[in-house]
Amino acid sequence: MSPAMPPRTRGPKPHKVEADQLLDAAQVVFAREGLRPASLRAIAREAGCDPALIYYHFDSKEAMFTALLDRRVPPLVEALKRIADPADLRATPLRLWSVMGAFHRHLSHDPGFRSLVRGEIVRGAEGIQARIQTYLGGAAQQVRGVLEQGIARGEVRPGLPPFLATFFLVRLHLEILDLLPVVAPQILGLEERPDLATAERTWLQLYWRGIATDPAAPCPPLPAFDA
Amino acid sequence: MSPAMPPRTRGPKPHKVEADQLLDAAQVVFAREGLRPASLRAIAREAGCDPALIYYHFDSKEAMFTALLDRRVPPLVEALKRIADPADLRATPLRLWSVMGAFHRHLSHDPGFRSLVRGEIVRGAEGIQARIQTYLGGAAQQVRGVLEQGIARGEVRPGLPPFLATFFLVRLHLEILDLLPVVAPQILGLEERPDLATAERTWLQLYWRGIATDPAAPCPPLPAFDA
DNA sequence: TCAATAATTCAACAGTCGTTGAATTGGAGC
DNA sequence: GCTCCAATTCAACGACTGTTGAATTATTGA
Repeated sequence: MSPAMPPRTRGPKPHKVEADQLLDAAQVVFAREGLRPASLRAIAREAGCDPALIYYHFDSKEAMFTALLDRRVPPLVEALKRIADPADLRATPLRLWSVMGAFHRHLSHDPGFRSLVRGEIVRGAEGIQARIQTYLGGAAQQVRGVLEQGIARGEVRPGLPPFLATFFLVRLHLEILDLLPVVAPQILGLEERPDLATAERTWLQLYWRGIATDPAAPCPPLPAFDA
Repeated sequence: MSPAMPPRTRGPKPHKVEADQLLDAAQVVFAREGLRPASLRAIAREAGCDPALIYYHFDSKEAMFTALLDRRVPPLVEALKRIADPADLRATPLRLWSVMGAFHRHLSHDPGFRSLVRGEIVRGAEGIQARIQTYLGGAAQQVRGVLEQGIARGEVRPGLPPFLATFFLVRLHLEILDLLPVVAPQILGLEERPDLATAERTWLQLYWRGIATDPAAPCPPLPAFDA
């Protein structure tokens, strides 16, 4: 008897594994475990292939992460650019609400992914930090543009450093998306999950009162994001 | 010739390595590399001892982390309790400023440590999450108390959910401490480092305008933290 | 002076990691 | 039908991981 030949598993599969599918798997595992703890073997398992296949499509684990950024961030920056167009004459709080909508739409599909990016900003490797900073610097500039136009139009009180205002608006919004769902039921001792949309609205209303030239003027009604 | 006996290195050292020193080292390494990537060998190297010695003082790597929490968080909670005492009749913004001062004092000595804790909240192991939540839940309750007293005294506008207001105040303050120094020069394209104290003041002033019953009434002058 | 103990290190364990080179296979082009 | 190539896997490398048990020593107590 021939010694029970192992099943022939090598060679091309019926359905080719595309680089995009590997990125999908990597995103899931990165988000779940973090960048360094995530193993290529776990990513491969998630994608249903061999770890070595990853090296057919990517140079390294870090290259997967930057490819992930390349896939996610540019559409966000494009959306922000449209909002920051000075031809947009809507009231500033509405434009800021659109900014939040862009972040919500482009970054909220993958829970954990933003936290991952945030962690790499704080203590990531050199190359990764540089890539992130290039991207997010572009995004921040657009938000800052909206705020500066708001000052020029007399709607935002001057004296407030625009870079701080940018940081406040965006960072707390992302913290709402990332941390509030985790923290609310347990740390804050909340019986029912808070509605994310309510939290986002509450934040913009508070923020707008804080930066408006006339804080007594109410914040205009904020539509739903997807509109 | 006797085969060059290795130097006798075993046995007690002239200066005993205390558990506290191991915690100091662990804090440094955890903060630099994160919880899972930090290796016991790296911690031992930082402490100048053998990795095995860690097991003489602690049960495991995770036990080191919870011990770290046990050392840092309770003093913060005590300070917050004093501020939240209803007998404290100072203006609410001043009390909130004291809250920020407590966080600043008790958590800002070790850059990276807060980020570590934050990361473990989001995706840490079960036991660690529970411990963190117990501690930080206590802290959050005190802050919430100050805000609710502010509402009762007519200084804070009602209708704002206190748990959201708590989350906003504390989270953005911690983001200022953690992220702003990293992000400001690079992502926001700032020529000069922003002054942390200025950023903290700016945040409380914006926040107070956002939550005060009378937003036109100016925020009282905020003293330096250490006073 | 001797035994006990506390504090420390050594050496090794079984496991996982990122990565690589070679082997294998199905399908496309000729 | 043959050849080539793209896609895939296998098996292994060396390095590193958390952890443990035994060995060692300085100090303490009797």
